Amino acid sequence: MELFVSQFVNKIDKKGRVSLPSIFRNALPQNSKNEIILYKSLKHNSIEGCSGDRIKDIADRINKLDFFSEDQDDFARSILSEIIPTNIDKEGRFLIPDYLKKHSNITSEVTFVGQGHYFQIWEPKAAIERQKKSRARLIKKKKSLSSIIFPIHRSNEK
Amino acid sequence: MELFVSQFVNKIDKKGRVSLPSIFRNALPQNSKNEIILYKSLKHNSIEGCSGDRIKDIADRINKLDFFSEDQDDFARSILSEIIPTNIDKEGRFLIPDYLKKHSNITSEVTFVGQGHYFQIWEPKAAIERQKKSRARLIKKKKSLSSIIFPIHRSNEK
DNA sequence: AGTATACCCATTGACGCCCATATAATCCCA
DNA sequence: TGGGATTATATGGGCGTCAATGGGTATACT
Repeated sequence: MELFVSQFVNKIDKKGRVSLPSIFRNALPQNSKNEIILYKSLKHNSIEGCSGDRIKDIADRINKLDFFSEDQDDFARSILSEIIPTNIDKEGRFLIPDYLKKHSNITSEVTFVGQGHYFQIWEPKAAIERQKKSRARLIKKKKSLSSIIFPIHRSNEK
Repeated sequence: MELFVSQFVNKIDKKGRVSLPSIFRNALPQNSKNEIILYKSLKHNSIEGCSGDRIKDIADRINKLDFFSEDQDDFARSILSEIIPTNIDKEGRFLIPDYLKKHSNITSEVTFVGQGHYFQIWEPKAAIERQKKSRARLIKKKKSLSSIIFPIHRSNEK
């Protein structure tokens, strides 16, 4: 399975359409390249998006939580009830619902941010701010990071 | 798996293309010889590059982090969103994105530096500077280093 | 009817593919 | 082992295709 990686800035046209970046379209599963799922980020004023398949995975995980737990209810409510399946047209464009635009202060342009199994949609300036902070934090944590990034290469060598 | 070794200076043509050195191309995994991943170095004003396979390993590890954690988001953002999958044409050339050129002050020529599992791309003068510093530091640390690089020679001696 | 959305077509610029050439490396045979 | 022949690599440029974007019109829903 392909991942969503890299970043792209695209324009929103008069009709409110925006192109999903080509390589993000290619990262969608074969069977459902004309649909993405949008929802509010739980962490930021941004939108997150993914394939329908991923939502099924998440739903499965929620089901495995204790049925009577608060968490189960919270997750089900905040994630599954607020997702928006969205069609992609033949040119690879889709519409961002108004309330999601407001939530993320999006007006005429958006930045798509690849996050692996999902992606985010940001107002471009906010994306840059967030990026700077993440990178600073990353450099600060470099040591702990390297254990995540480079743990087994030595043993992989032939 | 082959390693990226040695050093090469290549030109950037009018279209912005530059040849990946032949032996670096050969070091790419069989299945994905027509793609490399580029990203900013965390340490220098240089670009780093590697195979797609290497990134998949890293992505897997990031995705194993707690789904809702800050770290997961930071790592995903800082790494997955900052990498650029780049196609290599049939002649072995690829394009360096503008923002990566700026980051590394690259204009008309680049120096490829093999670093084992990955390689770096430098502005040629900066590469020479860096080389001098590395060498100086290496000589200073020679003793501790040699215990890492040549750990069993002593026991092999007659 | 009026609004919203999907489909069709057009435009532009960037990129990939193809072909060509020069220089460097390698081979091969005497 | 020398030296010409062959191949590979780095580089240059033409051209078709595709991605991003714009806009007209049909269709649907209320």
